[in-house]
Amino acid sequence: MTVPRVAVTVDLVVLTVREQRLCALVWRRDRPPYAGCWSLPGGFIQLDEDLPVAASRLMAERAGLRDVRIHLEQLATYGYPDRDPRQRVVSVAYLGLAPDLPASSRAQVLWRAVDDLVEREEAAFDHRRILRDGIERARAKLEYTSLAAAFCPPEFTVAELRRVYEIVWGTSLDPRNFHRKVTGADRFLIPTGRTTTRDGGRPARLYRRGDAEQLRPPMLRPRT
Amino acid sequence: MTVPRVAVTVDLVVLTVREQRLCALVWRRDRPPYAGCWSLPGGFIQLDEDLPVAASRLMAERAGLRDVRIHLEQLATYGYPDRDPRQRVVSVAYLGLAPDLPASSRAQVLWRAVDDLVEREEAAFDHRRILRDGIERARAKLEYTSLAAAFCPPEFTVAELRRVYEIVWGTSLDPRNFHRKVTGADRFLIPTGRTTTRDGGRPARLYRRGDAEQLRPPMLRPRT
DNA sequence: GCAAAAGTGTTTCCTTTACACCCATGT
DNA sequence: ACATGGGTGTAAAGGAAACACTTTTGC
Repeated sequence: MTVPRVAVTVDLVVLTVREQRLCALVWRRDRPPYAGCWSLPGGFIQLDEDLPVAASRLMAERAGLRDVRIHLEQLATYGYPDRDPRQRVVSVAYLGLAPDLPASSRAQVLWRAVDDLVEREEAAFDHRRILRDGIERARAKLEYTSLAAAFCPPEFTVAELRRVYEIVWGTSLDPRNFHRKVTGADRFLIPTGRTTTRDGGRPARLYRRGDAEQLRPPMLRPRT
Repeated sequence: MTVPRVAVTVDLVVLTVREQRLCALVWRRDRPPYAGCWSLPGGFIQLDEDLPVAASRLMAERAGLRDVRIHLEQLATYGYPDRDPRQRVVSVAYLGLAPDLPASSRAQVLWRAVDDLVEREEAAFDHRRILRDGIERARAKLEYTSLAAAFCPPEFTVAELRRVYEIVWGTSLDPRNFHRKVTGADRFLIPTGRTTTRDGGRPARLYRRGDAEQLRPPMLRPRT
């Protein structure tokens, strides 16, 4: 029996919060197929390369995010036969959550607000759907994990963390209840002892990420 | 640039509850590699075949579960280079939840308790890890979705549904609070009007699955 | 002093938990 | 009658939501 072989790619949904919006890293395509559309950064895996290794390599090569600790997790795999018009490609998507960093120096790679990408701009391949799945995964994970801190710089205030939740979810949260909840969660936030007044008002304590993965009790999204 | 191509398989983690235990459908290997070990049912995708279609096809061909409505969802993709000693294989795992049905007529395919598979018996390839991931996904999904009913026959009682939770989670649940919770959840259970005494005692109302996907509020696992 | 944002206390509501108790059948 | 499991009522505990209030800075 002869086994069919297909090309396997890793595509990256890299999200960040910048300028009060949830943004994704995209590639501006200047040649066919889908010239003029946006696509997710990604590329073919190498024959001796594990999938997470490929994702990290492409994060550096294609997204320009080298030597940065970014949360990376597998999202899903997309493989319907005609998703790439050139050949059969099975794509393993990874989700990355990053603080607000300058992306690649290449002009082709840029941060774009996800609302615009999903609702207004033309996507290449099935990347609109992959992006949507990544956004939904990120939104859901903020509820019961401590991943929101992955969007923050190394030191951050409770209010900055709250703004992450508000921007990713598109809701507003009570600052007082939020404060109590996150500071009460075990190993979520480690106080550094320092404070900042960069947001105005009374000085806010600075924290860094704790080693908790789960957030219990969970931070539930307000239901409409 | 020449693109490396790899073989892509779909592997199935098919779970059911039978004889008071959580069981998985496995293949008893009689030839190398890994002769004598168990492996998950699966096979190579065809060149013109979407991944969920391949999963359904293999569910019929390799698992013997034809014409049965089984919940099927993508689990994860496994692709480290030497996971198959013969060639590079990337495997997309699917998770299936089935009621207690006779599996294939082939003697090679059988239901086995997952505890034995994970803890005692030798697994082929990385199938132990894939099975573990599937079990954990199933356990987590019972909390906030209505998937537990996928383990039940078309008509079932609240107590039978509760036993599903207890067996999958390995915990015991208060029958009275469980009853209130699942009968109160919107569109989870549809009363058929019939009753049964198959479990003894007072007749229990029979229900069938409603069309709810989410379970709100969630049914939380008791914490140790 | 005043504005602004951080952080605490308190009350109300709702969910969860634990368990007493009644209900409807088979034997 | 009584054993067995199905199903309801209820009170106590704990978390969530709403919001009054105090604290500490910049200007």
